[in-house]
Amino acid sequence: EMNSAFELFQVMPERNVVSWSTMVSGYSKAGDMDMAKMLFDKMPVKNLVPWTIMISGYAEKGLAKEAFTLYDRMEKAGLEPDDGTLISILAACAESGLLSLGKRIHFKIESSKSRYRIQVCNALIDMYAKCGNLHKALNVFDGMVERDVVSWNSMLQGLAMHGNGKEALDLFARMIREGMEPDEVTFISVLCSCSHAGLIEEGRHYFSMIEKDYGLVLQVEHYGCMVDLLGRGGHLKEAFEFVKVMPMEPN
RNA sequence: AGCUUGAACCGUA
Repeated sequence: EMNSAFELFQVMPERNVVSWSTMVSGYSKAGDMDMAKMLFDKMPVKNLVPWTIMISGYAEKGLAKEAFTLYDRMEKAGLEPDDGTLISILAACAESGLLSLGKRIHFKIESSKSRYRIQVCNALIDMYAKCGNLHKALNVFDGMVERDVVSWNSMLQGLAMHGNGKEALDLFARMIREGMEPDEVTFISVLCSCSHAGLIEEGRHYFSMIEKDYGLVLQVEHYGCMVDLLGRGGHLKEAFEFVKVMPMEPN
């Protein structure tokens, strides 16, 4: 509803950096980067937030040149990106596969305090994995001194996504060995890995562990993975059984 | 006001 937003923005008695940023963000979300840029250029005071919104917006839409140009300008203006800015840009690069900008952000992180932040490293892992560079993703993962469940999930998903089901399952085993508690998202990657690797019995085994051993809530996604695993493996009857017995509405 | 991980299928030849 950017037309209504714009009308209100124009008539409001005073505007601050938050109201300007809200407009920039709205246009970016609506896919109108030209309007976003126009307001961005016009705003009298800028902090990290509008810079983040613009750069991420360009990156997410695959507008590499515009994203790079603005990022350079931000650095030249002496602004130091915080964790939020780095993560936001990395997530945008991951979404569009903009590896070149992702690498540039990685370079920046290497020489900043943010390199020790788990969330920043997680965003790096996800970016590299989604851009198809599993080696770099593993590099970042292995270099972390501390990891959370998202670190493991991102790495697992990256491996599974690129067909390395066996490696993903090895990583899952290591995750458990190291005492990390898996969550619902973890098992989506685990079941997906079994599916890719054709490991039907293993898949059944992992599925049964979700509730029993980890006390997690089985979700429609887990059932979906099982249907996929069984169906792909030729066990169509059983796949259909899963659809029939799942305790929620099949989607 | 910006903030990391979530399955499959189909569609682009």
